[in-house]
Amino acid sequence: MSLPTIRLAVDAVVFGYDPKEGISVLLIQRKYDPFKGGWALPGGLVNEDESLEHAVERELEEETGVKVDYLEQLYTFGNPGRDPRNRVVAVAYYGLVKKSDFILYAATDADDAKWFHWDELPELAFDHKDILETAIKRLRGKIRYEPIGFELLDDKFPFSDLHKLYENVLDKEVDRRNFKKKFLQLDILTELEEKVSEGPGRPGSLFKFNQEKYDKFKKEGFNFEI
Amino acid sequence: MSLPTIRLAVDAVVFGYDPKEGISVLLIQRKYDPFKGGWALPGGLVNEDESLEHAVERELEEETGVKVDYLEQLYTFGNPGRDPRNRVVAVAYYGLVKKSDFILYAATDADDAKWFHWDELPELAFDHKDILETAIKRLRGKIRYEPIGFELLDDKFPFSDLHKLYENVLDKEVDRRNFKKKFLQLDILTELEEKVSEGPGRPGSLFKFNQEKYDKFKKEGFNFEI
DNA sequence: ATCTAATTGTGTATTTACTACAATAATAAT
DNA sequence: ATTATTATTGTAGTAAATACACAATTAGAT
Repeated sequence: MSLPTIRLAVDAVVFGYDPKEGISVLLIQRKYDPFKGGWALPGGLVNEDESLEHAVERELEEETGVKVDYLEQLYTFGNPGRDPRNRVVAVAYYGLVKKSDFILYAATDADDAKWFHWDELPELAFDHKDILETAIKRLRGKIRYEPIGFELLDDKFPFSDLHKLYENVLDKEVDRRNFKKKFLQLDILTELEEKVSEGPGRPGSLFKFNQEKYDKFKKEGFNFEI
Repeated sequence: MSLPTIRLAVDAVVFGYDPKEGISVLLIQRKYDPFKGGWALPGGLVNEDESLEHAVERELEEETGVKVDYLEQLYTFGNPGRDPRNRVVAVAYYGLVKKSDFILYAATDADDAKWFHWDELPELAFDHKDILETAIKRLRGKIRYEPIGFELLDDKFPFSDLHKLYENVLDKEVDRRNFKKKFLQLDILTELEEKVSEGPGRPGSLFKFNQEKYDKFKKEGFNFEI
């Protein structure tokens, strides 16, 4: 019996957030065939001695210059035929970053690296559209019962930013007052003395995310649902 | 650049249910080294032209004789060193079956195939303990907001069986009356005229799972939480 | 036949969460 | 200063989740 020659790759769906523009996705323009010139998720083959997480982080930095601080395995896409050349099975990850933390640059397999608003995506190579849709669904599901999202906000932020983030991700209106009640009940935010006014309107206090209390909750299991 | 020689495998965590004994897990005894004679999850290498799902179903039937009707991808385990011989990345799946539907037999790589109560598991080969724990967590999480579990019950069942199943999986007491209210509100069960008495006590009606309504809910998204 | 233990069916308080609305306060623009 | 905009606070009605009580029905023991 000959050894199967299946290649193993990783792909990354990186969501970036900006309070003004909403959610974006990081894509690269392919330098080589197949799909030369087409847009695709950053990613590439896994090296023999590296972990999957390492492979994602490496490819991501090589191709785009982005280092993610939150990274989670999404799903493994393995249909024969998803790559026209060979059998390639891809383990997809998704990550969250503050968009403003990075200046993108393209290198190695990528001709360009760009943020696309998640409502205005170009055609994607391979089955990357499926991967992206899976990631969006997962993010939407996850944010409802686990307070992700602090990775997407500044260290100190007005409550309205958090609220907008949720409305952006969930793509629907969320009652501001009840949302705040629920979130403050969770007790993982620290309200600061400082205030900011963003444009007109009464300025709100800044909040800080309390990592300590968050870790405690994570151990004991969250009881939280938006 | 030489091609990485990473091998791709699938592993299956199959949960079986029996109202009297609770939840069991299907394990095989390994016929060959490494871990010869040790217990492990059924699984094996993926063929070049088959889908991952096909590979799981094939290996499962080859090694144990079990055909699963519910199968879902769990997680991909890819740490270098998880297999002492080579780099093997394993895509793990988990499935649910009615235990009484099968007579186990062991073949190919397996010397034996057996159900183990999930509280009394033997030592497992490779990182299969991690895989199993991940699967248990996932099952516990999933059953709380999606009415899985009908795969584990007979076609017609007294309500108490469903209740016991939940208490078994969640490993805690669940108020019988409130549980029933919540489940009946969901409106995916049909109450039959027939009654059964299991030992002493007032006999209860039998219920049937309503696949049609279930599918409708699945499309529109469940709003259900135990 | 009678009693006991086990189990199901039905119902009702009580508490908690959700939602909506109104009143008030702080700031920016004019 | 006046007005518009947005944030905060409070209140209250409604809905939902939870806890708990009790009657009804059966098998098996005596």
